[in-house]
Amino acid sequence: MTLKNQQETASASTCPMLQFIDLIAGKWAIPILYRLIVMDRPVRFGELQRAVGTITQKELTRQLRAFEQRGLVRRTVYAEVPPRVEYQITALGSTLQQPLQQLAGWMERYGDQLNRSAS
Amino acid sequence: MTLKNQQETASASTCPMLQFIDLIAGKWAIPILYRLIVMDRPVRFGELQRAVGTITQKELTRQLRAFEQRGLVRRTVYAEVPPRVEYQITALGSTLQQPLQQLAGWMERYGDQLNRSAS
DNA sequence: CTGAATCCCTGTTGATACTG
DNA sequence: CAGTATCAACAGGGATTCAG
Repeated sequence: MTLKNQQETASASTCPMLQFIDLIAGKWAIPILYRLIVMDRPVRFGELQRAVGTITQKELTRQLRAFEQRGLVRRTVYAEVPPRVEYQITALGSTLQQPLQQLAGWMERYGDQLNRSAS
Repeated sequence: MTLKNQQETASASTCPMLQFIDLIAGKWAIPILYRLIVMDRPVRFGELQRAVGTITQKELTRQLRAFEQRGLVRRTVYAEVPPRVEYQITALGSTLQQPLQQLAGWMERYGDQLNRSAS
């Protein structure tokens, strides 16, 4: 399916794009997935938090749980002291690498042309 | 730049992905741009609202103004009665077609594998 | 001490009007 | 028709508290 040739035919609810939105909408979904894909190994909560940047614990927890439920991230809890929880991108989650890379590529090529006055 | 070979080196603030987030974060940015790219002609406010789906007037107005400021959308006001305002994707905005199509493509290929229990 | 849940606050987004 | 105003709901940040 191409973007053209859809015109008025495709209603909003049938558009796959809108399914995608629920996944990546929000401030932190993409950065988290991005880091997990790049790291590509089990990562502890604290390490991931530092890697992502300034995200709060609450928000990171919420997002990771959402990804886990959707099968994009695997969560492993170790019954240790101190407690250790590791997160790793799944095979399904890794397939997001290409699309996300395209987004980053667009920003590199055209980001300079964006008027930033609005920010 | 590839996603690999960055590892821990790229801080969150230097990542072009995070610049992109400000553009497309939120529930409606991508659907709106998507429709404008698909239509690829001047579109009236009401028509665009119907095309996007269930978006409210307030939100559509806000997003369109933001896109206009960034140079992704051109807004033309006609001093008529009834008032007519037309929106059209710019050349810069159209360059988003490929990345957005990638996102739609991913959803088509892998969307079925997502656990939807969370929604 | 790490991961996470809870309370409180703020800014954004949604719903439903109403105005030019 | 296009946009605004008002109010309600939610997302997200900061700090604190809790469990293991």
